[in-house]
Amino acid sequence: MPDIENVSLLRLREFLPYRLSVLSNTISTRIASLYDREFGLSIWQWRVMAVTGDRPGISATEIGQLTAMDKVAVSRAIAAMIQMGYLERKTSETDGRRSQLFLTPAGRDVYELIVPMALGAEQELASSLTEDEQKQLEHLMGKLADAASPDRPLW
Amino acid sequence: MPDIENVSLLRLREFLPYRLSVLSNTISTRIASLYDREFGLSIWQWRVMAVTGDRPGISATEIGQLTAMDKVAVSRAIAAMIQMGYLERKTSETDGRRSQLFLTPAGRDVYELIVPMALGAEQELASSLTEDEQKQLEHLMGKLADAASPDRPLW
DNA sequence: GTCAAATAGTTACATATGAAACTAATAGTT
DNA sequence: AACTATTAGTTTCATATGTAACTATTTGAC
Repeated sequence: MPDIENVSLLRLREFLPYRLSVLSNTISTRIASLYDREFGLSIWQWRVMAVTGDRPGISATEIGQLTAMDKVAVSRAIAAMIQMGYLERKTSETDGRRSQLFLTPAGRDVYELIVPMALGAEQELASSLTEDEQKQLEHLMGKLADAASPDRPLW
Repeated sequence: MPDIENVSLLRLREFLPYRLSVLSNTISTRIASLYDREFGLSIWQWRVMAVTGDRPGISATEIGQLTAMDKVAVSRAIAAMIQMGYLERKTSETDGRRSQLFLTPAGRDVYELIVPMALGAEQELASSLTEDEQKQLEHLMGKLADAASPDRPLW
């Protein structure tokens, strides 16, 4: 009794999770090379800089929540950036476990340069889409994020 | 002369490359846990299986091209899957450098199980979108992929 | 106040990953 | 045929990353 001939219905290159992953990696890698080349920052360090510039005094845990990084990655990025002279850490007066993070003047300088650069890159990317398409994308990503959210029933 | 107050224009959480990355990672991690839990396959191994099942006799280099993996990752995934008894390698008769890869019967068995599972997961994901939205997504990803393609002028 | 449990963050260890060097085979040039 | 350049794939090494264990501090129950 021969097996039914397997006609593959799965073409990896059309597989949504795969395509999303390739797309996202392409974009991330491209942008990361900017930060790295110009300022020697990794993508994680850039994320830490982005939120710390926006919220001086933020704690490591909060950075993790805002950037979707785990606490080890946050801790390492912070350590490196203190080394580089871009970040400063104080211990919270009301809670000795908590650290409060601030950009140093040098860090602030980089921040002021990097933000327009990041926005420019995003612009460049987004401008390949029409206004309408940008709104669509917004909407679709929201729906997919919901559907994939970890607190939904298992697939 | 005080600095101009910096009103941050960058909200990381609204930053497109960041959002794409988080979304893609969420989905990948979720799916990877399926393959891993059920069959002990990593995401790379699953990709190798997907294309080898579809094109028996494929070479490592071709796998790399079809899966957007670099040759080291392909080599390692293949080695592991041969170990596991899922893959078989022959040396091409016409080119001694080239290997030809085939799923073993055991590998084929897993393939037959994993493909419907993968398609199911994608279904689940895609079904959070309407038909129309799915087409939009298709279209938007294509445009973004073009815009981010590495052989375009640097940002 | 004392002690167990929770929280913030770091360190240690084991594994994953990428770049570059390497091996083996083929192709192309003379 | 001999020699160089190219290609397929593997190995090595240095770095990145995640999990779990750990330290320090605070919170809450008693």
